[in-house]
Amino acid sequence: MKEINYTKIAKQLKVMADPKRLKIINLLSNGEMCASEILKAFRVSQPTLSHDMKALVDGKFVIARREGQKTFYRLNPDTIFDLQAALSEICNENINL
Amino acid sequence: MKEINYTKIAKQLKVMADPKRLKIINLLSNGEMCASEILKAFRVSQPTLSHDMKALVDGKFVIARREGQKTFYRLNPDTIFDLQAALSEICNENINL
DNA sequence: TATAAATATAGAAATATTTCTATATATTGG
DNA sequence: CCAATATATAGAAATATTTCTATATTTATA
Repeated sequence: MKEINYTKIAKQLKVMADPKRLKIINLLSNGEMCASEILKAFRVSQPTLSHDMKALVDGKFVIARREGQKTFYRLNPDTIFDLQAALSEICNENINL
Repeated sequence: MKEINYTKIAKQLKVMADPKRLKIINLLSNGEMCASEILKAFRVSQPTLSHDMKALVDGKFVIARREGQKTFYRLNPDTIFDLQAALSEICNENINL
Protein backbone atom coordinates (compact mmCIF):
# COMPACT_ATOMS: atom_id res chain seq x y z
CA MET A 1 0.00 0.00 0.00
CA LYS A 2 1.62 3.23 -1.18
CA GLU A 3 1.21 6.56 0.53
CA ILE A 4 -0.15 9.16 -1.83
CA ASN A 5 1.06 12.72 -1.24
CA TYR A 6 -2.12 14.57 -2.24
CA THR A 7 -0.75 17.96 -1.24
CA LYS A 8 2.29 17.65 -3.45
CA ILE A 9 0.29 16.43 -6.43
CA ALA A 10 -2.30 19.18 -5.95
CA LYS A 11 0.44 21.83 -5.90
CA GLN A 12 1.88 20.56 -9.16
CA LEU A 13 -1.55 20.38 -10.79
CA LYS A 14 -2.18 23.97 -9.68
CA VAL A 15 0.96 25.10 -11.51
CA MET A 16 -0.24 23.41 -14.70
CA ALA A 17 -3.86 24.52 -14.37
CA ASP A 18 -3.54 27.52 -16.66
CA PRO A 19 -3.94 27.66 -20.46
CA LYS A 20 -0.86 29.80 -20.94
CA ARG A 21 1.36 27.51 -18.90
CA LEU A 22 0.07 24.46 -20.76
CA LYS A 23 0.88 26.18 -24.03
CA ILE A 24 4.37 27.01 -22.75
CA ILE A 25 4.90 23.35 -21.92
CA ASN A 26 3.73 22.47 -25.41
CA LEU A 27 6.10 24.98 -27.01
CA LEU A 28 9.00 23.59 -25.01
CA SER A 29 8.10 20.06 -26.08
CA ASN A 30 9.57 21.03 -29.44
CA GLY A 31 12.84 22.04 -27.83
CA GLU A 32 14.55 24.62 -25.71
CA MET A 33 13.48 28.27 -25.99
CA CYS A 34 14.57 31.51 -24.37
CA ALA A 35 12.18 33.76 -22.46
CA SER A 36 11.89 36.44 -25.15
CA GLU A 37 11.00 33.81 -27.76
CA ILE A 38 8.33 32.34 -25.53
CA LEU A 39 7.02 35.83 -24.81
CA LYS A 40 6.27 36.38 -28.50
CA ALA A 41 3.69 33.59 -28.38
CA PHE A 42 1.55 35.46 -25.82
CA ARG A 43 -0.08 38.81 -25.23
CA VAL A 44 1.15 39.33 -21.70
CA SER A 45 3.78 41.55 -20.17
CA GLN A 46 7.35 40.37 -19.70
CA PRO A 47 7.03 40.25 -15.88
CA THR A 48 3.90 38.14 -16.19
CA LEU A 49 5.74 35.58 -18.30
CA SER A 50 8.69 35.67 -15.92
CA HIS A 51 6.31 34.88 -13.08
CA ASP A 52 4.82 31.96 -15.01
CA MET A 53 8.25 30.60 -15.87
CA LYS A 54 9.23 30.76 -12.23
CA ALA A 55 6.12 28.79 -11.30
CA LEU A 56 6.96 26.15 -13.91
CA VAL A 57 10.56 25.95 -12.73
CA ASP A 58 9.55 25.78 -9.05
CA GLY A 59 7.09 23.02 -9.96
CA LYS A 60 9.95 21.16 -11.69
CA PHE A 61 8.12 21.12 -15.01
CA VAL A 62 10.81 23.20 -16.63
CA ILE A 63 14.57 23.58 -16.20
CA ALA A 64 16.18 27.02 -16.65
CA ARG A 65 19.65 27.58 -17.98
CA ARG A 66 21.32 30.98 -18.22
CA GLU A 67 23.43 31.68 -21.27
CA GLY A 68 24.71 35.23 -21.44
CA GLN A 69 21.81 37.66 -21.22
CA LYS A 70 19.31 34.98 -22.06
CA THR A 71 17.57 32.36 -19.97
CA PHE A 72 16.82 29.19 -21.85
CA TYR A 73 14.06 26.88 -20.71
CA ARG A 74 13.54 23.23 -21.45
CA LEU A 75 11.09 20.60 -20.27
CA ASN A 76 11.82 18.27 -17.40
CA PRO A 77 9.97 15.29 -18.86
CA ASP A 78 10.15 13.26 -15.65
CA THR A 79 7.79 15.56 -13.80
CA ILE A 80 4.75 15.21 -16.03
CA PHE A 81 5.48 11.52 -16.37
CA ASP A 82 5.56 11.10 -12.59
CA LEU A 83 2.44 13.23 -12.24
CA GLN A 84 0.58 11.04 -14.71
CA ALA A 85 1.70 7.98 -12.80
CA ALA A 86 0.42 9.56 -9.58
CA LEU A 87 -2.94 10.31 -11.18
CA SER A 88 -3.17 6.73 -12.36
CA GLU A 89 -2.44 5.56 -8.85
CA ILE A 90 -5.14 7.82 -7.41
CA CYS A 91 -7.71 6.52 -9.87
CA ASN A 92 -6.86 2.87 -9.55
CA GLU A 93 -6.44 2.21 -5.87
CA ASN A 94 -8.42 -1.01 -6.16
CA ILE A 95 -5.70 -2.52 -8.34
CA ASN A 96 -3.39 -2.65 -5.30
CA LEU A 97 -5.76 -4.61 -3.06
CA MET B 1 -1.86 18.35 -36.42
CA LYS B 2 -4.39 18.27 -33.61
CA GLU B 3 -5.85 21.34 -32.00
CA ILE B 4 -5.24 21.39 -28.28
CA ASN B 5 -7.91 23.06 -26.16
CA TYR B 6 -5.71 24.51 -23.46
CA THR B 7 -8.55 26.35 -21.77
CA LYS B 8 -10.62 23.21 -21.34
CA ILE B 9 -7.69 21.19 -20.03
CA ALA B 10 -6.68 23.98 -17.65
CA LYS B 11 -10.22 24.13 -16.23
CA GLN B 12 -10.23 20.43 -15.56
CA LEU B 13 -6.78 20.53 -13.96
CA LYS B 14 -7.99 23.38 -11.75
CA VAL B 15 -10.83 21.20 -10.47
CA MET B 16 -8.38 18.44 -9.56
CA ALA B 17 -5.72 20.77 -8.13
CA ASP B 18 -6.77 20.32 -4.51
CA PRO B 19 -5.64 17.64 -2.03
CA LYS B 20 -9.15 17.02 -0.76
CA ARG B 21 -10.58 16.53 -4.24
CA LEU B 22 -7.75 14.17 -5.18
CA LYS B 23 -8.48 12.16 -2.07
CA ILE B 24 -12.19 12.07 -2.95
CA ILE B 25 -11.28 10.70 -6.38
CA ASN B 26 -9.10 8.09 -4.70
CA LEU B 27 -11.90 7.10 -2.31
CA LEU B 28 -14.30 6.73 -5.22
CA SER B 29 -11.79 4.58 -7.09
CA ASN B 30 -12.74 1.86 -4.62
CA GLY B 31 -16.40 2.18 -5.53
CA GLU B 32 -19.48 4.33 -5.19
CA MET B 33 -20.00 6.32 -1.99
CA CYS B 34 -22.70 8.68 -0.74
CA ALA B 35 -21.97 12.25 0.34
CA SER B 36 -22.26 11.60 4.07
CA GLU B 37 -19.80 8.71 3.85
CA ILE B 38 -17.30 10.85 1.96
CA LEU B 39 -17.78 13.64 4.47
CA LYS B 40 -16.55 11.38 7.30
CA ALA B 41 -13.13 11.22 5.64
CA PHE B 42 -12.60 14.97 5.99
CA ARG B 43 -12.69 17.74 8.56
CA VAL B 44 -14.78 20.18 6.56
CA SER B 45 -18.37 21.30 6.77
CA GLN B 46 -21.11 19.60 4.81
CA PRO B 47 -21.61 22.60 2.47
CA THR B 48 -17.90 22.65 1.71
CA LEU B 49 -17.97 19.03 0.64
CA SER B 50 -21.14 19.66 -1.36
CA HIS B 51 -19.33 22.46 -3.18
CA ASP B 52 -16.37 20.20 -3.93
CA MET B 53 -18.62 17.42 -5.19
CA LYS B 54 -20.35 19.89 -7.48
CA ALA B 55 -16.99 20.97 -8.89
CA LEU B 56 -16.03 17.33 -9.49
CA VAL B 57 -19.37 16.61 -11.15
CA ASP B 58 -19.21 19.78 -13.29
CA GLY B 59 -15.68 18.80 -14.32
CA LYS B 60 -17.05 15.35 -15.31
CA PHE B 61 -14.67 13.56 -12.96
CA VAL B 62 -17.57 12.19 -10.96
CA ILE B 63 -21.13 11.11 -11.74
CA ALA B 64 -23.89 11.74 -9.19
CA ARG B 65 -26.90 9.51 -8.70
CA ARG B 66 -29.75 10.27 -6.32
CA GLU B 67 -31.23 7.38 -4.39
CA GLY B 68 -33.80 8.43 -1.83
CA GLN B 69 -32.31 10.98 0.54
CA LYS B 70 -28.81 10.09 -0.48
CA THR B 71 -26.65 11.16 -3.37
CA PHE B 72 -24.23 8.53 -4.52
CA TYR B 73 -21.10 9.47 -6.38
CA ARG B 74 -18.92 7.36 -8.63
CA LEU B 75 -15.91 8.03 -10.82
CA ASN B 76 -16.20 8.77 -14.50
CA PRO B 77 -13.00 6.99 -15.49
CA ASP B 78 -13.00 8.41 -19.03
CA THR B 79 -12.31 11.94 -17.86
CA ILE B 80 -8.99 11.35 -16.14
CA PHE B 81 -8.00 8.98 -18.91
CA ASP B 82 -8.72 11.65 -21.53
CA LEU B 83 -6.96 14.26 -19.44
CA GLN B 84 -3.85 12.11 -19.21
CA ALA B 85 -3.95 11.62 -22.96
CA ALA B 86 -4.21 15.39 -23.42
CA LEU B 87 -1.22 15.95 -21.14
CA SER B 88 0.77 13.41 -23.13
CA GLU B 89 -0.15 15.22 -26.30
CA ILE B 90 0.94 18.57 -24.85
CA CYS B 91 4.29 17.15 -23.79
CA ASN B 92 5.03 15.25 -26.97
CA GLU B 93 4.11 17.59 -29.79
CA ASN B 94 7.30 16.65 -31.67
CA ILE B 95 6.01 13.10 -32.06
CA ASN B 96 3.37 14.38 -34.50
CA LEU B 97 5.83 16.10 -36.86
C1' DT C 1 32.66 52.30 -17.86
C1' DA C 2 28.18 53.74 -19.80
C1' DT C 3 24.51 51.92 -22.43
C1' DA C 4 21.43 48.59 -24.21
C1' DA C 5 19.22 44.17 -23.95
C1' DA C 6 17.25 40.41 -21.37
C1' DT C 7 15.28 38.92 -17.37
C1' DA C 8 13.81 39.22 -12.43
C1' DT C 9 11.68 41.32 -8.39
C1' DA C 10 8.49 44.44 -5.70
C1' DG C 11 4.22 45.91 -4.83
C1' DA C 12 -0.50 46.81 -5.84
C1' DA C 13 -5.15 46.16 -8.00
C1' DA C 14 -8.39 43.05 -9.83
C1' DT C 15 -10.23 38.66 -9.79
C1' DA C 16 -10.95 33.91 -8.28
C1' DT C 17 -11.14 30.34 -4.85
C1' DT C 18 -12.03 28.34 -0.42
C1' DT C 19 -14.83 27.57 3.30
C1' DC C 20 -17.73 29.08 6.68
C1' DT C 21 -22.79 29.98 8.77
C1' DA C 22 -27.46 30.24 7.83
C1' DT C 23 -31.06 28.59 5.32
C1' DA C 24 -33.57 26.06 1.70
C1' DT C 25 -34.99 21.85 -0.57
C1' DA C 26 -35.94 16.99 -1.00
C1' DT C 27 -37.10 12.52 0.88
C1' DT C 28 -38.63 9.16 4.23
C1' DG C 29 -41.21 7.39 8.17
C1' DG C 30 -44.60 8.00 11.87
C1' DC D 1 -48.92 16.45 7.40
C1' DC D 2 -44.77 16.82 10.65
C1' DA D 3 -40.28 15.85 12.00
C1' DA D 4 -35.89 13.96 10.96
C1' DT D 5 -32.27 13.08 7.70
C1' DA D 6 -29.49 14.13 3.70
C1' DT D 7 -27.97 17.33 0.58
C1' DA D 8 -27.90 21.91 -1.86
C1' DT D 9 -27.81 26.91 -2.22
C1' DA D 10 -26.90 31.84 -0.76
C1' DG D 11 -23.96 35.02 0.78
C1' DA D 12 -19.95 36.67 3.09
C1' DA D 13 -15.12 36.67 4.91
C1' DA D 14 -10.55 35.11 4.32
C1' DT D 15 -7.11 33.78 1.33
C1' DA D 16 -4.79 32.95 -3.08
C1' DT D 17 -3.86 33.95 -7.83
C1' DT D 18 -3.20 36.76 -11.85
C1' DT D 19 -1.23 40.43 -14.06
C1' DC D 20 -0.02 44.97 -14.33
C1' DT D 21 3.59 49.13 -13.76
C1' DA D 22 7.82 50.51 -11.98
C1' DT D 23 12.26 49.29 -10.94
C1' DA D 24 16.33 46.35 -10.13
C1' DT D 25 19.73 43.08 -11.68
C1' DT D 26 22.68 40.80 -14.96
C1' DT D 27 25.39 40.50 -19.05
C1' DA D 28 27.50 42.01 -23.42
C1' DT D 29 29.43 45.58 -26.08
C1' DA D 30 30.72 50.23 -27.90
